[in-house]
Amino acid sequence: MDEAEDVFREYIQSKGLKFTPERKAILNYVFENHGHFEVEELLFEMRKNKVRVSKATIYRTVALLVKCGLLREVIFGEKHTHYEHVYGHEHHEHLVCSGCGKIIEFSDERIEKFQDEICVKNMFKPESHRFQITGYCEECVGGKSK
Amino acid sequence: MDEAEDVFREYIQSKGLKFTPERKAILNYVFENHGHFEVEELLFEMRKNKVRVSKATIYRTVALLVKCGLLREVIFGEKHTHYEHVYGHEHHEHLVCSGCGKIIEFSDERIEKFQDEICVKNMFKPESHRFQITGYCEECVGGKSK
DNA sequence: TAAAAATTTAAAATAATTTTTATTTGTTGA
DNA sequence: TCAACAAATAAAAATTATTTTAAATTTTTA
Repeated sequence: MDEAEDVFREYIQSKGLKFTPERKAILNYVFENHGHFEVEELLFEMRKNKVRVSKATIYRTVALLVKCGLLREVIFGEKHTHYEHVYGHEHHEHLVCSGCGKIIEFSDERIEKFQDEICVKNMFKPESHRFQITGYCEECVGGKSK
Repeated sequence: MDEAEDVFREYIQSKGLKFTPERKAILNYVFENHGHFEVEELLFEMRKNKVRVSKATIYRTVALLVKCGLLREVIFGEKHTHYEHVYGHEHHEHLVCSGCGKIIEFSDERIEKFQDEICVKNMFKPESHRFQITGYCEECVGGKSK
C-alpha cells in the first residue's frame, strides 16, 4: 500500500502534476478496500465513509492509476469498466460466470510463452494481453440462467 | 451467404419470430460487405445504398444474429461493440495495434486445449473464450503514437 | 376482413463516461 | 504580503452507445 503510493507519487511528479488530497484518498480506497471494482462502487464506498470527491475526479484519477501501471482495466461483458490491482498481484486471467457473475482468477506461465511465440510470428510488439473464458461455474451449471 | 440466411431463418422461425424484409436486408449487409464492423458502420453502409432501416432495428437484429451464433461480439478497447462473422470463419483470436488500430487475426489449436484444461481444474463449464493481445504492429513500432 | 400479434420507426430515456465552467487551492515572485 | 498564474476540483452539462417507449405499420390468423 505504501509502496503503491510511492509509485503513484513518483508518476504524478514525473508528469509535473500534484499529489492532491483527493488523489491520495482515491488511491487509498482503491488499494485498501477492493479487489475488482467499478467507479460507481468506489464512489459509494468513499461516500459511505464521508470522504467526498466528485465522480469526475475519480474517473480522472483512476485513469492516472492505469497509466502508471498500478491498475488495469478488465472488461467482463458489462457496459461499465472494471478495474483490478496490478501492483501487488501477479498477472492472471479470468473465468467469468454468466450465471452468477462470479470471477475466478487463474494464471499459467504458458500463456506468456504463447503470446511471445505468436507475436514473433506476426511481427507484433506485445504490451499486454487478456485471456478470458466465459461460461458457468460449478454452482450455476444445471440452473443456467442467462 | 445463402446458408447464413438459412441459419437465421431457422432460428427466427424456431422462436416464432418473423423473417421481415428489414431483417433480411441487415443480414445481407452483414454478410456481404463486412469483416469486423460496428453498428454505426453498418447503418452508414445501408444508408449509402438507400436501404432504410432504423438504428434500433439494426441493434435488435444484430443481437439476434449473435444469439443464433452467426456473429459474435468482439471488444477492442473502444466504447462501442465490434462484431465479427462466426459463420464461415474458423475461430480465431486478435492482435490489436494501439498505434493504427489494425486487427491481426490468429488461431492456434493449443488455446482450446488450454481452455479445457483450465476449466476442468476450476470446475467451470466454458461457453466461449477470448484471447487478445494489445501492442504495436510492425509499421507502428518505432513511431509509437498512443 | 377484423382482430391479435409482432415489428418497425423515431423519439425519448438511460448509463457510463467525458467535458465544460466557474471556483478553489497552491505556488511564485515582486 | 499580495497579486497573478497554473493546476485541480466540484457540479453540471454534454456526449456516446445503446435500449426502451409509444405510436404506427405490417403480418398472420381466425
